[in-house]
Amino acid sequence: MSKELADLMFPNIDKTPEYYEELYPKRNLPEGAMVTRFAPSPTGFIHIGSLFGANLDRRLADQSNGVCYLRIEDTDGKREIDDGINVIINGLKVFGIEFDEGAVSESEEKGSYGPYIQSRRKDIYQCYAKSLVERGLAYPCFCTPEELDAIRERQEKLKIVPGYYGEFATCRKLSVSQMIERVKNGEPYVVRLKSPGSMSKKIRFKDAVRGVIEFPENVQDIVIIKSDGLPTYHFAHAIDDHLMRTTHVIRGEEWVSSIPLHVQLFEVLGFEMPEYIHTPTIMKDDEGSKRKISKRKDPEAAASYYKDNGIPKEAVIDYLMNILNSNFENWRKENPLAPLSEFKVDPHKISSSGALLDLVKLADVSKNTIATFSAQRVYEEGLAWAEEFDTELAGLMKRYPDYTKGILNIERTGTKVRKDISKWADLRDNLEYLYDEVFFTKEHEDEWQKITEASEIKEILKAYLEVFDENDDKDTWFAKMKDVSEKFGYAREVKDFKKNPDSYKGHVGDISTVIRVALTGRRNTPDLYEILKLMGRERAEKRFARLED
RNA sequence: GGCCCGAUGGUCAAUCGGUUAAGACAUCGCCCUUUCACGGCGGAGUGGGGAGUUCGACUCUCCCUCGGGUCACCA
Repeated sequence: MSKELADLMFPNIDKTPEYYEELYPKRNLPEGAMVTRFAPSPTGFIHIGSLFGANLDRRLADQSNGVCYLRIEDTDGKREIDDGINVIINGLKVFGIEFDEGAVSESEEKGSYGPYIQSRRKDIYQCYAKSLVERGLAYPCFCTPEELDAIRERQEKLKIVPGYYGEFATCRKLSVSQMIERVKNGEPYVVRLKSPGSMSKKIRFKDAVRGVIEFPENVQDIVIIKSDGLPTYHFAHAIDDHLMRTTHVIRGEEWVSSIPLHVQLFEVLGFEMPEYIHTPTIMKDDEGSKRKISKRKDPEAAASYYKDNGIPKEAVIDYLMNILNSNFENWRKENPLAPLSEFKVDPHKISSSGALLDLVKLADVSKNTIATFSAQRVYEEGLAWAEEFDTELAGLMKRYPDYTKGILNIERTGTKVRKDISKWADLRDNLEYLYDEVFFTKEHEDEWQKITEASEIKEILKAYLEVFDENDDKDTWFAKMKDVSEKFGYAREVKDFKKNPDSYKGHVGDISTVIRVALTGRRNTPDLYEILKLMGRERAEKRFARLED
């Protein structure tokens, strides 16, 4: 009887589960190798939490000489967007994450455990569903959405657990011949699992992050195949992760509540369960309270936000690693230049409560990351960012490549590296005043400090120009600056001034500030000697001249 | 509401029954310094509440409280 029903429901399915078991044999990998997967829905953008998970997938596979593949979970046509697969692949590539197997574009894939796009695996899911129906472990359900709503309402009124189970599972109670008849009549249906669970029994489950968790068994006759013939997440998860021979399922903690169901599915299907690593949700501080970071409200929920703001991918990943394993931070401090692969991720060290995304901390991580880059690299990556988000700046950088790199190289070498760039967007403020095109067109208020008298400023500049030689070494340069200071009644040394503040008008710093502001229009700049040298005498004269009326 | 998870400074967190309760970011002060940044030193700031267990509890147990997740033909 059941066989007849199964054939009727799935007339085109001629394969058996055994066929697929043989088609996708156990992977031949070294002991301990982890097979992980990133399994997103192509809904249009990459969430920071997805990036967090994908990074973990990649790291774990790498450090165990395993495999990390990409599976596309497109079983819900309603939420899908065009080109969703490419958005995912390219979005992750930006952060340096690529896959060994799986979808590589909308039309191609690689690897021998495919198809890796769920909508193309319909026959596989149906084959297993058919087998379940045959064995009396699944059945067609003809309830309409309205009927289901009515059941739920009744349950809510009775204050009992909602869902399709027990006495509420009306179609479960249909006789096989009744089912056959209704299928024959062409009534639409879904396929439900005939749950063998009992509410009074408990299951124990081990998660790498949370340890052992106890749940009551699943009793819900959940839908495994929807009316469009595609599987639900739960069914696809069991079948795909089994057939693709996943060893470690890494997914967000929102899935832990469906563990009883998944345990049951694996059992009914006769599959061995993989290990699970349920990762914490990344949270957002919302006026003092914690909430899940939301793609609607929070721009920083999108992974692309970080790239668009000019935060290097290494910094984003490093920050995520900090959240992942808190010992990463110390490791990174000791190994600022080491590749990520040298850090061993420990799944047990993952925190089980969701961390607040801290953009300020990210900026600090990023600042340190950029401090390890050469001027050439800062130039290249900064330019690449500017080409997309600040074309005026990009134009300037390209017009004066050597000048720009020279500036970027100031205080970039040696042990005390300048850390004033935390994102490429900072480059605008760091560079623009050094280009004459901007300097002479943009209004800027000269923030003179101690010396504000125009005539004195002019005198100082004039005197300075008389002794300035762009070929001087730093000591000579500074000595000359001190000479000028002395000439105008300012102490050569700050210390002298501090000792006897009444004997001087000020100190050498006041003089250098005049030169700095006259030259750049601002008080905070990198080392003045280096800047002056790069700018050269001609440019300095031109800039000083603007103060003449 | 049921089920599950969690709770250490503003944030990320270490400790795994005995500690002056690490460290990082942020913040404040000082020092270094021709400005800024860097760097150095220091300060302030933490175990949600209540019962137990124990010679001893941040650590173990229970209750409360609070936070989070989940209860779809979405993943």
